[in-house]
Amino acid sequence: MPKPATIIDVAREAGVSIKTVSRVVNREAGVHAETREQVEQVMARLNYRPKQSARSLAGGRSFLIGLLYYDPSAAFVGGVQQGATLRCREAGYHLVVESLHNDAPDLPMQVDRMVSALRPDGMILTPPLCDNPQVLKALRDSQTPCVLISPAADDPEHPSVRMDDVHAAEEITNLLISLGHQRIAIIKGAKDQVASKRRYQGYAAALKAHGIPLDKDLVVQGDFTFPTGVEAAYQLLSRRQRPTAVFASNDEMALGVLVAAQRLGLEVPGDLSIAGFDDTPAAARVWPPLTTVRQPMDDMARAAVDLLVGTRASDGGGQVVVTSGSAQHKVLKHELIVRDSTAASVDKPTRARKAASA
Amino acid sequence: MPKPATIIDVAREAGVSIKTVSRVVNREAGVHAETREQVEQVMARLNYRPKQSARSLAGGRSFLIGLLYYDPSAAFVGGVQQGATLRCREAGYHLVVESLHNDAPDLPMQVDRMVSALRPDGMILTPPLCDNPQVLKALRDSQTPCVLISPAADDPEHPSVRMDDVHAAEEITNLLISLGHQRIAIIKGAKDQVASKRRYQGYAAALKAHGIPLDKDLVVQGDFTFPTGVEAAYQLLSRRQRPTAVFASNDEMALGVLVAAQRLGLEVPGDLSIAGFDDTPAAARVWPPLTTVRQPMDDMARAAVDLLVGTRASDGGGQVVVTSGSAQHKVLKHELIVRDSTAASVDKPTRARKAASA
DNA sequence: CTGAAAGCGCTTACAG
DNA sequence: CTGAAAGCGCTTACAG
Repeated sequence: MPKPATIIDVAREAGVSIKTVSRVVNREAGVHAETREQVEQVMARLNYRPKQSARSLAGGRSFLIGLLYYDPSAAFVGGVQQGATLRCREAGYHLVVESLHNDAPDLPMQVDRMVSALRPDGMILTPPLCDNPQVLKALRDSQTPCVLISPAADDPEHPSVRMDDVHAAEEITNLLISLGHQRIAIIKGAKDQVASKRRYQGYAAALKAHGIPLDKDLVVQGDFTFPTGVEAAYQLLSRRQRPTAVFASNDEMALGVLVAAQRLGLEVPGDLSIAGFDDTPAAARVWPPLTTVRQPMDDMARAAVDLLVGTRASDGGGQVVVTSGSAQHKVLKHELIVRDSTAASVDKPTRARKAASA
Repeated sequence: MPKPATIIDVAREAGVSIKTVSRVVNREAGVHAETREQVEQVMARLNYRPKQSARSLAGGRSFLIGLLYYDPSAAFVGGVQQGATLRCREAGYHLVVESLHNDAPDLPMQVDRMVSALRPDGMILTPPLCDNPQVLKALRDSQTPCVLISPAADDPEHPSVRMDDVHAAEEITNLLISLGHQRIAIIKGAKDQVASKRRYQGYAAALKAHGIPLDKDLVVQGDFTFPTGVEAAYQLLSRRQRPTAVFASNDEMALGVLVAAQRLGLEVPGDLSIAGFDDTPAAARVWPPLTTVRQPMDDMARAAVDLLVGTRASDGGGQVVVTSGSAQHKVLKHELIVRDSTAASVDKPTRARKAASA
């Protein structure tokens, strides 16, 4: 097992200085085409791979991007990570992940340790960490560039990438209305998350646009978890004037509604239409599969990496760029996924059941 | 923004040589208690953080552990990553993740690029990558230590961590038998994965131990995906002699069985008991929630990190260590999760429905 | 277009 | 128990 080739070996073999090899490696302009080719051949022959730690120490760049997340089971983390890791590879970077407790007492220190040790070239923050002042401060102190994914508000200091929650919620409510529903309930998300507010806004806007009065009895508070979805559904479905459709602010809660409806002997979508938000894997694996909104998490993550490494994205994704303060804010397109949990409203729902066939 | 303190700053302030500071940082023995304390105080005051790239370049250790995975949505990847990232932090390491296509033509090169650039101190491989000869070869060529999570077979060369699939499948089948079921079907997992074979073995062993003949009509091939679960269920449930229970080799397929049963108008668990394997998040979010087996993915990942960084695990987890060849093989305990998708067998299932109450 | 020198911030042998 | 020297493998200014 010979030792891996170094830049010196390549330079010697190619008959040039190490500086020239360095220029070829970094694709810098100003190298004779012949020289470049010559060097590249030697690099290939020697199987030369520049060593990150040396590049990092000398050049001040680590070629590392950090991804900070809180709840690993959160639906969007997987998508974000997938998009980020693939884009990093394309750009010659690597993704370092760190699972953090949003309310750990030593959160700032944990962030500082990672940043000071690794000196990543950039950080990607997911909710709720991207809205945590302590985390943001620790990152600012270390002067690490970061991009926020779906932050509560557009921060003038940090670039961000998000989708349009208001619009998406409006679309999904419009869908329900177009199916003839008038009594459409909503289960709101966690109070402290802005996504909850935005989705409620979209719901309210859609009702208003169609002249449907907003009935407070049809608005129930949840917190984005499955159990609150179940509980909220029991509340809603026990009213004398039952809603004919429920828009849950995320899939987790929508699954809870589905379970509650089934336990109460209601047929979905015959007796009740259900819509969610997120398009989690489970949403397509229940019966009936859920109508929901797909957040383009992977595209958002790719855009975040691009913002960090300064690559020009291949666009074409219909991105809207909002500028607030000095930082860039990208808004990516979502997608309405219409499946079988929503159907036309029936005024007097029959309790009859039809055994569906394959 | 002053530049971060270096080892030289600390040495100067503390009135010692940088070598002594280095010794304190690395917790090496042979430093006067007073000297150590003195240095530690200065480090704290200057907020000193050793720079990884410098340590790595000089010392030949990167303090990086790589995690290679294929399908990001696979239930176990999340658990593995969570356990690995937490244990890494405790040990002063960081986790670099890489999503790879198991059948990408340039797989070996992708692995080589990562390893040559980062020189991670170790790699954790998850199925099916841990059984991919090309990946293993690339890693061997680079002399990177690696630990396999749930590999197909105990490799004499690489240490591994896994659970006892045979035993777990046997337990879950025993549970079904103890509930009075005699016609218990199994949906097998993907043909090329050893977990499929092992779970089938456990199923067969349990039947045999109870003198129940193995009925070939009750054995259906699946491939661990949701659609094959649905399809297999339709096959099984359309037989004139329907099974009263189905053991799906993973939750994904069990969810498929549940959907199929519901579409056929069967009540679960009244008409049919269903058991899965994995304890995915969705398993607890459907109605009825699935009886399944929890794989201790996070513990397995922690054990893998320990194997790599040479830390002594706090044991107590009832680990069994098997030695084959020169490498260590750990077998961790699983857990049977009994929920509502399984119930006592009823000979003549009634088609009557009772609307369950809260 | 190309190169010689210095230096990034640590750790590894060696000494004492 | 402690330290002075060399060196890890690159990149950054500077020259030419």
